[in-house]
Amino acid sequence: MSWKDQGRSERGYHHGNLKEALLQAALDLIAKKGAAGFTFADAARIAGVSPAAPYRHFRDRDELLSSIAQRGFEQFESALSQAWDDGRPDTVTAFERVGKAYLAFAREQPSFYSAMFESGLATDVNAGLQAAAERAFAVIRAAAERLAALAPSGTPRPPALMMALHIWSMSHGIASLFARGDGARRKLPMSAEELLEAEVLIYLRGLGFLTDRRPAAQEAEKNPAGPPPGGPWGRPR
Amino acid sequence: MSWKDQGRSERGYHHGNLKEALLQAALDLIAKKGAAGFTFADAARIAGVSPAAPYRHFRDRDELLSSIAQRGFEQFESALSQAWDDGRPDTVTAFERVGKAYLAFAREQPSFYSAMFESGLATDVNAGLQAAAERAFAVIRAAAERLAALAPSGTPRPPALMMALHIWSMSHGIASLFARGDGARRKLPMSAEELLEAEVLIYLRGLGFLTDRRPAAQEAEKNPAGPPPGGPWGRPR
DNA sequence: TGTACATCAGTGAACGCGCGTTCACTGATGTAC
DNA sequence: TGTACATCAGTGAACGCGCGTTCACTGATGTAC
Repeated sequence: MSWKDQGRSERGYHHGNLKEALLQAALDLIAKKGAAGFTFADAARIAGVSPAAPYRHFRDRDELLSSIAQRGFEQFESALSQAWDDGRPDTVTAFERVGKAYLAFAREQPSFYSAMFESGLATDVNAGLQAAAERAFAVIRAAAERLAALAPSGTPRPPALMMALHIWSMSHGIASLFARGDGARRKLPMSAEELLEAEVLIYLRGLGFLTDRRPAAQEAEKNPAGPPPGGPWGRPR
Repeated sequence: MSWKDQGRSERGYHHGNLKEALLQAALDLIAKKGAAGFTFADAARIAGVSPAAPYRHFRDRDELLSSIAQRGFEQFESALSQAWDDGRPDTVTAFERVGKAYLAFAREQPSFYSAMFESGLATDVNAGLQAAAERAFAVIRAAAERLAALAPSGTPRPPALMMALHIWSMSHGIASLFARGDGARRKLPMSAEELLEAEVLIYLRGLGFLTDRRPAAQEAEKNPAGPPPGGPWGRPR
């Protein structure tokens, strides 16, 4: 670095990785001020470039925001399918893991979560964004299909799409009410994760997949795991 | 009206009801542009007063916004308790009505709902706001208490607070994903109301309050209502 | 019933600010020959 | 290997805009006597 670099520290005329830097800056800003509070000019400032530079990479502020939402859905999809792990070791256990992964994502990536669900972006504007959102939901849906297939004989098989929508809304409800990174939410007698786990277990029992205090579905898959102590809500911490 | 009133139509120097007019204007703006998009100046413009006038009634933009949120919670509380109707004619029926009222509020008062749940207001800043929110939640909680008391003998009684949180998160999840006024959401194979109703019924059955295809809790209250046709999700439209 | 005066709820002009966006430009990089 | 040139990714100054907020002010209203 020579004396010429005074204003522009640590880099030359070209940034080299501005697009990524802007996305990262926007994430930081969203974390700090919310999806509505982030500005194009601020992102440029943080990235250390002039306010005109971002226009080389994004048509406008909205395009940057929907890029973030799309990446968010991609990472979300990845986190959920990793948690699902194709239903191993058994469907119910894997399903519970997906729920935890959902909350973990909302908590650990609040900026992505905001951009995805609270930024007011019209999903149908951007085909890539919509497709990414669809793929993420498809993970939940696929898991629900596998669960639905476990319905005890004699019981009507519930529609997997409905189950997927139920699970999604439970997760989203708990995430947005109780598991946000910003913390300034209601205090709970239990963690958001425990709350969701209990809710899902009660729901699954309501579908007949878990007989009283014993995971019937797991048995159907020959899994020797014992019953949870005290039912879904009685779990000692 | 004389020739002097040209600029200021239909009213004299004093507005007479500016505070209410500003609140209404803000609601319209939030409906149109979202909670983040509404501006103090715009509200003044719609109310037909100068941009300085609102400061006679609200310290700043945030105070107006939290006034709206507070009123929203008050109306919400009122709608929910009216739906609950002290558990008449029986607890489960009344409980279902509360769920419908929740969605109806989110759908019919999207501006209030935004201000209440999506504006990023710190609830603990304003004591009145926090208290109003608390009173609204108390309705759900009271209903959950009554439900919990119906637990079949021999079954462990579930904690009412947990049930209330579950019901709230189901309702909020469905409301914010599927039942928003802005419409630009995912298409569903059923209405948000049906989706929530099915979810709650499955959940209650999971708690043992509804025996298979028959509302046990209602029977415990000597209600002669028959079983819903086809289980919670099989309902013909 | 009338008058003086305090109080209240508006006005309108002005401010400083930061935003999004545009423009002609320029330094750096890559490539054809 | 060197040179000419096209392309790319940035600069920095400027614009018009609308915002939140302040200020001295003024018209209307209410009240004491």
